[in-house]
Amino acid sequence: MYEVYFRHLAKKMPLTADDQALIQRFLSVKKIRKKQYLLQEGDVCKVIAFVEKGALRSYTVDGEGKEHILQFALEGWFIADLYSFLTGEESSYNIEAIDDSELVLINQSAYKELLQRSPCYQTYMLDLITGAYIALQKRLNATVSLSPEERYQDLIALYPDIVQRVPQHMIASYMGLTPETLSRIRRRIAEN
Amino acid sequence: MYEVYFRHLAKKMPLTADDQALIQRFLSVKKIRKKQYLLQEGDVCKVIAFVEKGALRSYTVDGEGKEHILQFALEGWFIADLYSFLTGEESSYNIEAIDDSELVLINQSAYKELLQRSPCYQTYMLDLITGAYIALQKRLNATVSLSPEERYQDLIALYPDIVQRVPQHMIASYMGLTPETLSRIRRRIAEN
DNA sequence: AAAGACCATTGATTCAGATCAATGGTCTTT
DNA sequence: AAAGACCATTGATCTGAATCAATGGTCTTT
Repeated sequence: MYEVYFRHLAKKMPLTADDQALIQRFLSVKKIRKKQYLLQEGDVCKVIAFVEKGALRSYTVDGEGKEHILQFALEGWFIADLYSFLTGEESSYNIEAIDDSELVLINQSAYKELLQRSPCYQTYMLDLITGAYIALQKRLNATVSLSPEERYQDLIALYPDIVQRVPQHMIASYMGLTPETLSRIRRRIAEN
Repeated sequence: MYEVYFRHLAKKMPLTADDQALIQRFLSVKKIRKKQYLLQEGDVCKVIAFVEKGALRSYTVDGEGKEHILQFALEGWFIADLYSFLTGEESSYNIEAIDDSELVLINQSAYKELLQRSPCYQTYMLDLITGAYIALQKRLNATVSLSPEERYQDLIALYPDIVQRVPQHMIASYMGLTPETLSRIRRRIAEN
């Protein structure tokens, strides 16, 4: 159940069997089916989810009822509303399974305690969140300095599996475009 | 020299005099004048800078030679190209002082060693980067789900000092707008 | 104090992407 | 297998922001 998770963790740092045993006691596993919610707007985000298998997305709904996808999470990624998770405030995000998925979860109290108890886990989280922060900065930078064409090509190059496994209108939303516009961009790319 | 820095750090967690003494040995101080660079595109980012006083910005230059501001850092904030800092690769960002500024710096080797040696510092960094990540997510979300008007109003509400102290065309760039468009938005807001 | 550089504002025009609308295709459900 | 829902694509039109251009104001530099 925890294979992908600990492989991921071990890739970032040396991990003793003791470390692993300690950490594992604070985790739990959850299966979630396509279109089910892990978090709904208005609820408090109770867990950080690591994706063992499957795919999820987080999104918000704006004033006009339109969805805006903020993040995809495939195998080896994590997803949560960290703000809500850490403060206990209501979330304004939704997190939903795109496919049937298997998750490794950690809840708020376990997270706080595990950070205290396991230097190893703390190092891992610092690493993980730093990586997520850097990725987000890159994305923001791409958004302002590249054309939609270029951004789509980058997306294909960087995350080919996302483009394979996620419906096109979701990718459009993720990129801040309408489905029509993304369709036309794809045609333009194909023509050249 | 380190007042703001340690006040900031102590706000996030209990900090003993020993902790502080240890941490301080790994830091250094630098003054930088308006329009000077802390980092230039093509160089490796050698330090994480905490702003004691003054203001800095980071930006990229796109294919057409246009600048895109990614971040402002005022007193109490940090700024760096973390990707370049951590990997040692060349940066594609520029970091420049908007005003004469005083910085608290930590370099790569000091950062890595201090993380090993001071659990306190590690906790602080996890906290700091998590906060930065959450802020960036919020910004990304605002970008896709709010109108430029709303985003500008939010900016005024959230960071009034930025709007006071940073020239308007930089705020426009930060928001992904041209100076002309921001000027018109301000007029529309003033008219209502 | 004068000259030059930079900046915010305003107006006119252009353009990229959104919106509106229709169609055929695929996936789901019964 | 048929019906309905959902999706990608294409076309026509609209709209908000970019671009181009000009002006007066302020800050720098000498």
